[in-house]
Amino acid sequence: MSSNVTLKQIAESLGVSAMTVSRALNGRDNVDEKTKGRVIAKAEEMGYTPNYIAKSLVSQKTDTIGVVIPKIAHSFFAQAIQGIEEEIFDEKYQLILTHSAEQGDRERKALETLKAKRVDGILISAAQNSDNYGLYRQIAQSGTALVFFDRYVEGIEASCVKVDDKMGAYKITDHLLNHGYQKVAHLAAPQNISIGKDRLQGYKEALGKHKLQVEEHLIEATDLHEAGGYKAMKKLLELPESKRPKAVFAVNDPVAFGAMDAIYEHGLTIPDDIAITGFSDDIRAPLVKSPLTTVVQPAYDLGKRAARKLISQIENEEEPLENIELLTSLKIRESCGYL
Amino acid sequence: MSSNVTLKQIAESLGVSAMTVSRALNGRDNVDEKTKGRVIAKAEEMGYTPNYIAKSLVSQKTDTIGVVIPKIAHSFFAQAIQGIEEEIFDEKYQLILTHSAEQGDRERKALETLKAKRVDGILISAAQNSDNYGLYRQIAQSGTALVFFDRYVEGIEASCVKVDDKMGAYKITDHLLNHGYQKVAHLAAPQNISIGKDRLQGYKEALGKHKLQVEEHLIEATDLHEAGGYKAMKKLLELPESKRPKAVFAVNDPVAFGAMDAIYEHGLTIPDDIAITGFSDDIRAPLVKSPLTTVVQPAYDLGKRAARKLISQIENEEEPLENIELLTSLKIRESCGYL
DNA sequence: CATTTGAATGTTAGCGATAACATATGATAT
DNA sequence: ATATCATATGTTATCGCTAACATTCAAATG
Repeated sequence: MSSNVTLKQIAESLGVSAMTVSRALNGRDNVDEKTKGRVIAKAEEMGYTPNYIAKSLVSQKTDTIGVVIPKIAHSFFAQAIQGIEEEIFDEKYQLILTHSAEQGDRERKALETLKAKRVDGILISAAQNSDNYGLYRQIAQSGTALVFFDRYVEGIEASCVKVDDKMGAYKITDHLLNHGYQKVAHLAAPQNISIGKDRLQGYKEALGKHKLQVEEHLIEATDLHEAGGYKAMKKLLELPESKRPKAVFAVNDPVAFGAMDAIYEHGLTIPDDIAITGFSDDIRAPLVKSPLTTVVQPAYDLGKRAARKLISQIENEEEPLENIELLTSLKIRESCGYL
Repeated sequence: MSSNVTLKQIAESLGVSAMTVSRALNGRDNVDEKTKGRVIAKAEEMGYTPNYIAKSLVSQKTDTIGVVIPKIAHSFFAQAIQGIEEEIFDEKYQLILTHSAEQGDRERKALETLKAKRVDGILISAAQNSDNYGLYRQIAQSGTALVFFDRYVEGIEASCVKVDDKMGAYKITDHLLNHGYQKVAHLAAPQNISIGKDRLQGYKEALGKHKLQVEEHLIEATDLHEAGGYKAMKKLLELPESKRPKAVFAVNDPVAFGAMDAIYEHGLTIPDDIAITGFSDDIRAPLVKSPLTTVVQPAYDLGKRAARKLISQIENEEEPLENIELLTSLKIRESCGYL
């Protein structure tokens, strides 16, 4: 490694003390204008770049936030990350991005590294099968700012920025029911993450509004990705004709896409044989064979909002904990059937 | 902020020196097994997390790499980032993600911060209108490992990992010409980034193979995104009927999608009135109205490969500079017309 | 039994920067 | 002319950790 230039080297070559150089470069008072000029010129000439590592050790601040994402290549998360990055960039923060691949142990390692790197705050969307509740709590209590984002975990003293999942699920299920479908199934995400629970709850409440019973065989468990949706839908299609749903509310768009594949493979059409809806407005939603009716989740804004909340929490001890819910809206396309 | 536990605190509460604690926790030789046990237990009990900032200051290594991406939410880059993350995770590196938004000045700021944070290496895909050649050179020479990825810049002593852009462009243009189209246009990216230049070159060589003249009015400049493609295609459509191309090779898929919109808006059909092809196999390519024939770019693998090269360069002084080209393949769908 | 040996531990210094305090110098006041 | 003060600069210690050298003490050696 070529040695980087240090304050001390600049100081020596100028015959002043390191402290003077530090003051000059940081624009402090009490430095002679002439000296300041000489220092800045010399620093430029020597190609000086301040060492943030050393700075951080003194200031106990790294101007860095850690982000833990279950799946980077998911269009929702990619957009959210971009929102986060743009928000913090203006505030002079940097982003350490980690990826849990929906796995609890990878998430744990990521969190531990972020702690070790002394990030000022952490933004996390919990992995689907996370069991790191103790760790979340420890971080929240240790003074590292922590904000949940999209998926939260109950009982942790941390803010959360998400959309109104329950209401979104309620609205889209209600929309299906308004079409007159009696048997509406739900492809449900794991119940230990908030979107799994909240969207199921919204689904149930919509059934309630229409005076329909919740039928357990119409609720099929899935993960949050295409393959899971495909498998879950397969199961529903194995039901006897009489019990088979005429409409399906999938917990998110990727799951809906997987389910669509299963439906086509079964020789059925969408929406005529089976209607389907998703959640998130994935970039592919308008493009699939039967364009997907879905709940629009403002991913980019969600990222920005979460980042802003995290920074407020870092910079202001008194910042209150709060749950921020952005509103969703329905995007009616064709997959839900025509009214 | 709650103070984090330090080595010294553990040492004091155990009545040993900080050095002994350090040795015990880092599994060095020359520590009594009993002492080691006590230290580890105590560290656990006190909730110790090593301070990587301090460690880095001593070791002159941060185990962190910086990544500079023009547009995170672009599906190609999102996949590549995921590949990068997965590759470096196993090697105990972390990723600082920055976003240039295709802007030279944001890119410059990002690079300077990464330098200041003393990342061990940088992976960059140059912004479309970057003019930071001097800075690239300075970084490459300063001893920070630097690897270009997807888009490179000539004349910098740095490795590059990309696909065989020229060959990919050649193959897909050739494919169009084999359909019998005489007038094939190209929506070309800026010539200061490699993909702009190389893909244009591949296009020209394919024309040459078919003994066709390069006609400047059939080469329309665009940026790399949907809106640019739309605008560029609009211009081509304004050409008199006799000069208008019957087929278009767009520099990448987003540009192709924009161009498709312009074509439909003009009341024409794809591929019957105008055939079109892209480059990158975006997640939307198979889904659009006339599924897009394109060049498959293995984004995830590209990310992994680039990350691996960067780490080799960080860990091995002798690692040679090289340009690594991954191979592309054609994905024939419908937008190129039927053979 | 004095001495060598080496394992276990301690001490000091330094990574690069800055906070806090100390000092020097010239200007101003009395 | 001497005291006072503000400005510019220097010195020291510290952030948390580790490399390099120093010390201790018990077991092994002759």
